[in-house]
Amino acid sequence: MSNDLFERLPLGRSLSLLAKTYFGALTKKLEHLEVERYYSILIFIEESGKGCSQQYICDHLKIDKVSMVRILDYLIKKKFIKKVQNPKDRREYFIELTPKAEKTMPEIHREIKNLNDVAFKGLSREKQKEFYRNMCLIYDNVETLPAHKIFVNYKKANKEKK
Amino acid sequence: MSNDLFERLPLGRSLSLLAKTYFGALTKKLEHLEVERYYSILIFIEESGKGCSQQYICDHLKIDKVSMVRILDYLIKKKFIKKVQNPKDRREYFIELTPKAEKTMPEIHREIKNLNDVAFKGLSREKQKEFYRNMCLIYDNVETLPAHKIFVNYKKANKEKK
DNA sequence: AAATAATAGTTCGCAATGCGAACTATTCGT
DNA sequence: ACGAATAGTTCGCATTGCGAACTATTATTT
Repeated sequence: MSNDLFERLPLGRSLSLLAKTYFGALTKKLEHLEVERYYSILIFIEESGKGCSQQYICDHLKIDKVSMVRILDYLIKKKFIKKVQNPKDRREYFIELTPKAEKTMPEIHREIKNLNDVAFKGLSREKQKEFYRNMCLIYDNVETLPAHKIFVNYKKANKEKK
Repeated sequence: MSNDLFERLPLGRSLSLLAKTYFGALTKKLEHLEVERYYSILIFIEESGKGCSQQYICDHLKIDKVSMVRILDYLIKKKFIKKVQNPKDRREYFIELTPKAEKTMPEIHREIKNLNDVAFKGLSREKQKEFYRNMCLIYDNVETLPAHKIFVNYKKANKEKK
């Protein structure tokens, strides 16, 4: 990939190209698992502990709640997660990993680590940290843009005349 | 955004979160234009000169050719591009910007620059360059994974039993 | 206390994307 | 000359995002 192209495109497209390539490789590495996607959601649930509502996942991973329902339905069908109603607020459901998922998580973490080792080859541990810090910085810079409700118009439906 | 979350998720998800946020902000900034997306494709066409076939765009931006047909139909409908059959190989169509698009490109570049200035706030010009170089490095590292045909299984259709 | 707001989650419908597959037109390879 | 390969199109289906309408529950207002 020419460095040039990445700099010429809008940053979002370059990041998206990179994300897509990584995601493709990870999906390939983990295709032997029963669950073939949503690893990031499983990881998020795993690391959030027990008090993790659907809305909480949506907010942090920027996934809309309708998609979340569908994704969780899929993961429930695969018996990787379960919903537990919060007795303190019965509108909420806490999402938890099942023992079956718990048993699979190490394999997921292992393959992610393997892939990251390949991805970051040529970068020192310190440079990797810096890369993450910079992603985070850019994220915060863009997300806190004052007057832009950035998700409202993301992929908005085209309701114009044909 | 806690740096922590970015490091805990698969890299692809972190990059995707960032891309999504950036894309949302850019779309908002440019929503007054007649064309409300595909800026990266317009830029790619612009910078590729005249000899730019559909397949060429697909290869470089990793967009499948079916989607490309739909996208170009949209851009043609908006009178932003035109197709010119290659007389040397009549299977091919060269994609070119129309004068109408040419007139719009400066505005697109301006807003991208404005957004990038915000996004990279806190990073020196040299650090920005380094960030791009690292994206490129990671891309090359992941893309050249020997045995993984990474796009084949990307978002593959779920053909399992319900 | 009753009425109203707000919140968590679900369901429906539509638009956009990715991709497998089948297709046409054209060019390449032997 | 014939079969393989390539550029592009069309069809069909799965996934995602999101607006909208809905239920159930909780919080706030009056």
